[in-house]
Amino acid sequence: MTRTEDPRLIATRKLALDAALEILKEEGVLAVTHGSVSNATGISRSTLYRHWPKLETLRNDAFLRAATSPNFAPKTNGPLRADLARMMGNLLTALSETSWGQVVPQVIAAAATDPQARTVIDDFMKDRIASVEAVFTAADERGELCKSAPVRQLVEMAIAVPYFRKYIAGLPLDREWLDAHVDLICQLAIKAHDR
Amino acid sequence: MTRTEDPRLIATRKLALDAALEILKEEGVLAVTHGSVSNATGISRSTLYRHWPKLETLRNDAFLRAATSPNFAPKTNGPLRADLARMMGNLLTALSETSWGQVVPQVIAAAATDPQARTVIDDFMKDRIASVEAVFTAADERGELCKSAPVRQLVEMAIAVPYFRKYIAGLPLDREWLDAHVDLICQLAIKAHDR
DNA sequence: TTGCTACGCAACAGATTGTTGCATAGTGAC
DNA sequence: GTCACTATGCAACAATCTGTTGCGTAGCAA
Repeated sequence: MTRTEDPRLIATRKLALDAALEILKEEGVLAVTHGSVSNATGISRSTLYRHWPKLETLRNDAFLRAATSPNFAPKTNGPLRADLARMMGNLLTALSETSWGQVVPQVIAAAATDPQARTVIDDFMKDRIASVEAVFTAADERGELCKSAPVRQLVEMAIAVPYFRKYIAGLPLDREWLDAHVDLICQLAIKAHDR
Repeated sequence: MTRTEDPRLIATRKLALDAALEILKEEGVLAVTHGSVSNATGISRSTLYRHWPKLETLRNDAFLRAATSPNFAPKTNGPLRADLARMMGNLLTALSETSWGQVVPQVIAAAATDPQARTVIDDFMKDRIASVEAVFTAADERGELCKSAPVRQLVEMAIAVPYFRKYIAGLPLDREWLDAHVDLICQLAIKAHDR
């Protein structure tokens, strides 16, 4: 119960986690250890053990740092097609360029056995799903959607396929694929039930 | 260039890989080592090093063992809805029960850095996608599909969402979700373009 | 200045990794 | 059965990694 946070604590913590995230991206989870972070930062190994007595906690903190970095503002001005295209474009950018994109498979694997990692990715995805869902509800308020459009399913499809292509099927995420994808989703949202 | 394969080689190899796969499922990739496999099997560590001088090769062989186990026969008798429901049911079963389902996240993570693991999962997914695509083409030959149905996209959607829900979003794969999912895909295949 | 605390350093035991030499025992050919 | 061949187990080894501890130093807040 210290009065204020000691600036040394904060500095060390930040320095260590930045390096840990870098290692996580470059070499994978199993490369993130007290030793490797110590080498990368110059921070003493014993100090790192004092901050993160368990290796698991060090890795999870690195995960959290990655998870909170990409920030998506869901703009919902234009027609559904434009809004969705913009969001999906952002997603593709994130997957291919940001630290999160490179860390995702590591977190997925860790989540299989580590509940804390599972929580990290669950929370992140809830946010992501909510963002896309907001685009649809905004479109609905503008009267663009058909009454019985299965919004929730469409949102999941919109997000699931790019993740699937990149991480699971090893397929490319190029622009022409993206256009077709967005087209199909929009088509569904607008005309799905007029049978 | 031995005349025949020494049965001792085969036996050791099988014993080791069975154990390696078990460890892979239970404890993750990083737990698969010459030491752990030796402990689990009683095979000498030095013998394991002779078979797999690099740890990477041992792990990849374990992956391959997992990848080839679940086998899906794409039956394409009935109407599209029934065929697809059967296939997706099989997929859900595989994801929740078989060794492959438990190994998938491990392979995904490894594939990020290891090209051989990437190949393993790519090949497996190509097969899986082809199986589902066969269901659609069969339906097409029966005249069930609309002319401009985006078959390839539908196939990817059908498969992507369950993987996404299980591994990435941490959402359940229950039966009522499956029904809704299959319904939507079928609806699209049959009526997608009549605008 | 005065406590307090974070840090670096060094040393340590223990476990793990990768390698090697040698003895044993299973294998296939004759 | 005898024979050469080879896969295996065993033991020992250096090298590395992991986790812990005690002590001295230096930065921090009052």
